[in-house]
Amino acid sequence: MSIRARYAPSPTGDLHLGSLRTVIFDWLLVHEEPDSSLILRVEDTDQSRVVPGALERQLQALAWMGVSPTEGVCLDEQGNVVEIGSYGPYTQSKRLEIYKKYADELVAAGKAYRCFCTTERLETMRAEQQANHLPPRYDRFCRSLTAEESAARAAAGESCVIRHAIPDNQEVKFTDQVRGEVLFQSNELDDYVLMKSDGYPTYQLANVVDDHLMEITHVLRGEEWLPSLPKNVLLYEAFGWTPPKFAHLPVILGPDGKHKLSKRDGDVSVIDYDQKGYLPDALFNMLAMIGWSPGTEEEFFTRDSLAKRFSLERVQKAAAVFNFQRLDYVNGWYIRQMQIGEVAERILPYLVAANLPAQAGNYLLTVAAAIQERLKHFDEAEEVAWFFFKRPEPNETLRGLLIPKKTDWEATQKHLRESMQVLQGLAEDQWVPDILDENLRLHIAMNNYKNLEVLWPIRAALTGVPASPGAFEMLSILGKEESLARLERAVSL
RNA sequence: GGCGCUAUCGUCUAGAGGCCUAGGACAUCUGGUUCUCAUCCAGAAAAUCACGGGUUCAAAUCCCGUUGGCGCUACCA
Repeated sequence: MSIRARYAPSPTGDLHLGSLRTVIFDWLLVHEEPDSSLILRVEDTDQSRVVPGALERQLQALAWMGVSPTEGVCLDEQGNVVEIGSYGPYTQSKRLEIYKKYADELVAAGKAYRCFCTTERLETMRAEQQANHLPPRYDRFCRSLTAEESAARAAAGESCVIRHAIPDNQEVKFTDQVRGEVLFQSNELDDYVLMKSDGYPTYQLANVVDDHLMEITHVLRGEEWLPSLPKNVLLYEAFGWTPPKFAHLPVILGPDGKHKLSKRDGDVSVIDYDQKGYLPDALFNMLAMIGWSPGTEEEFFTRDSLAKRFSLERVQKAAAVFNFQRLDYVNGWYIRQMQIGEVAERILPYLVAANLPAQAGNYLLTVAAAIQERLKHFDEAEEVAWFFFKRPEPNETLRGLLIPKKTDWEATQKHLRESMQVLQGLAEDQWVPDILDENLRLHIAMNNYKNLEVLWPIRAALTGVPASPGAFEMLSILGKEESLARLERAVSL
């Protein structure tokens, strides 16, 4: 079965984690299905909220994640926004005549009507309803206007909207792909607006018209849209169209589990995750496993195997809290699976941005190997690797750090001096972890020392931090000359 | 307030009437490896399956109710 799924963002801001999850589910749904498309349609019917550049940024974020649309509004190879496909235009502001045509059709058929009520009247009406503890709804004042009067007032240029004439006493039953059968009463529904007075359609109209005209088969959206499902279904009915399959996905909650994931919970903009050095595959895996699970005890999957297993029936119904700690764990796992060369490539920009004298080459490769298993995301590179490029500051803090527990500065100095003598005796080609290990351990064993009292000061003198790769590894990476220079600086504090 | 959705360890989840004295993962704690951190390995703690009723020989799983949570309630999407 060929599937036409669509992602329909408004260009009002950056791509959000929650929206990305929806696109990922769309992608998963479509990916293994032959002749299927992931269509991107721009819903810019509220011109006042359009943010210049937001659309490009959203498309870039999708490209970064590897879930770019295959039809509709896309980025070409030069990064320009273009429209691809034969169902266009795919931008709603370019489809205004289409919506007008269908809205007029509905008015002519008596399934929608012009409403001339002013904003002021609407406001006072709502205020009264609320004062009487009634649900705030349009009182259908204009629904009883005759066709002649309605047409005459419109022709005279009076400002109006078009409202959907919701039928009375009708049960609206619909089967949602994740929630099963849902039931609504038409009497609970408002005669909501289809066409605004500025000539733009509302989401409700544009969405239904476009999904139908673009032959969309599956609509995946957040569960916050569930209340508008009966309006949509009734509109499809009014047009005499068959609705697509709908799947209302559980919302993603912030860490407190009290509200939708939002800015105050940390970064929610997808491009922030790129900048912080998260891997697309890691975020993809993380997001795919929120609100859905493959039902096995495996944790990590390739996108293809995820797509093979994916089905809407297994989508969770309840909202889920986004676990940032787990994201770090997942990302760390993906980093550990990478080739050293890729890790080096990824950390370099962060080191350079921190003004460290880092450049591509063998040395960077060695550094990458040393820190790979310590990274959760790449923007930690400076924090865990600066001492490979810069000597620690010779100050009181460093001196304090050099001294292992239960010992003093004199003893530490003595150990450092003895170790330096051992190290001096090694030729540069012996300056590899195994040989360094062998010689220093021999030195420790012969003198009946403890590993800690000898090795800790070396590691600390070399790095200046409490946590780092081990002494032998640091010695071999820094090399004989630099290592001894750092040890000398430390011992003479 | 009204309407809708929802409910298994702190979190993400497995679970489609007996395999469940509820499994896995993250986080937490302990131990091992060890010069620190991280990795890796082993283990612990953690859910009276929201609560109350049914149905059934048998219920986390089916039904009803209650409660909590979330969402929506615009000429926004």
